Amino acid sequence: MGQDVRELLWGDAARPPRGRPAGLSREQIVAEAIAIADAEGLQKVSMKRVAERLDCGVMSLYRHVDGKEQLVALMHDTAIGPAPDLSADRGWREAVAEWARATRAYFLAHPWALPLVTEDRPVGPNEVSWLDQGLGALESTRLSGAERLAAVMVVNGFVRGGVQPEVQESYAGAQWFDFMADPRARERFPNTSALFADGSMSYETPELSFEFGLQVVLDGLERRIGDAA
Amino acid sequence: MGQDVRELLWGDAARPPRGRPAGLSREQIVAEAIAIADAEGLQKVSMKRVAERLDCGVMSLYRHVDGKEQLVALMHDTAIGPAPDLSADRGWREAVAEWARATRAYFLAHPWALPLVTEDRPVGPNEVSWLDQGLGALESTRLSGAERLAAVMVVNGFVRGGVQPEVQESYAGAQWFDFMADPRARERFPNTSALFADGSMSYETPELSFEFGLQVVLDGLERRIGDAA
DNA sequence: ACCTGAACACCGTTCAAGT
DNA sequence: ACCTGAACACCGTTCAAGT
Repeated sequence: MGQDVRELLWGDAARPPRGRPAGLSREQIVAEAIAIADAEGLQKVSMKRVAERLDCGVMSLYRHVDGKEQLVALMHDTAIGPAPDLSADRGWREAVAEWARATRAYFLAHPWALPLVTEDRPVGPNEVSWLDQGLGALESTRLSGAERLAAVMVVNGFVRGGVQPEVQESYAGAQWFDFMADPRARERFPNTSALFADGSMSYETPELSFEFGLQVVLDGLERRIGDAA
Repeated sequence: MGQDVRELLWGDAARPPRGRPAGLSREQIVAEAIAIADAEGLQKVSMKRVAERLDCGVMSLYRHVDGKEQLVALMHDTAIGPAPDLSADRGWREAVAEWARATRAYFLAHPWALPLVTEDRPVGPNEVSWLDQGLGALESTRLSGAERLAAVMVVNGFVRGGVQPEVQESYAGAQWFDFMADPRARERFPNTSALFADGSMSYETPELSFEFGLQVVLDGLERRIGDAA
């Protein structure tokens, strides 16, 4: 796998130099797969569907990608793209906030990526650039390396969790709360029931929820950073 | 789906009352599926494998579960079990911390559940009980309903993000960092490279990282709760 | 009536036959 | 040598045939 990952990272170096006019490229394959996932979801992405779109045999794809697993890894790394440059002089708090908002924007644009990032998978260069920029945003602080890493992971986890209800149809469509129709459920889950009754769970203001959570995380970091300084 | 979810929640009420000695039950099927996932991972759980284990025809399973999707939902809800009771008199901070640690313990015990919870899926009664207890842990505070919900989601997101490297083999086995072997990578990702060089990314002290992140989140909540009071 | 085997419509990938 | 169709070993689920 080590070799695979390196190839995926720095790719293209040794591409098959000769043969057909090369009607097919890895970039095309990945782009088509992303288009399918954006339109119909990740589980509709099959080698066959991608090949159909590109008017080629299924096995032709294997000339350019190792297999489905690598294709999916490439989809994510291509779709997320390189991280925004946060090195501008604006203080760690605003830099981290921008990082978090950009991450949220990615998942909103490509909801299929959300379950994907929780799986064990090879990491690509663009994803590493996000980690690197996240760490860079905390460079001006006195946090240790391990603390900076943990801090980036807290922010990352928060973003993923906060974005999930926004991209899930069953939540937006309120099927998630169907169980609350049952009076026994309302009795058994009084706290949830209260939230449901006062409209707190309607999730009509996702951005406000996101910003609330973000400020909580940033406040927590601020205190740690203050202690370290 | 509403009906399905309600049935999944309160189940068992109207079970087929007559017929064979009922050599098969939903509980058995779910238990066997969990056993397979624990031992070999979620993708090894197939209707066929479960049926083999139970010495029955594949289609016999469909008498007790709607299909694979419902089976997986039942696996999660069964494996996570009811939430611990946090109503004891110990203050919101320790209650939330306990909630977070118990959630982490679940994912460590059943790593296959981590990618699963990020998917759009019907929610079961045990999972709702965790939400309910999480909200209950914040009952003594002056946070609004929407704020409490957002707070639980911040903690939940943090736990999932923090636990992910702990349960991922490629991270524990260090393949995750293979790309750092390339000098071009070290140049391109200086912050990540520095962490790698000083050993911060070895992830040999996962519990310390978890506790650091948890305290960050709790500190952030404390400030919000103080503001609200 | 209950149960379940055969058949179907999909997967991703191996392998050997094509050019 | 490059490319790719046929074949394989799986999926989950429908449907109709069994008891």
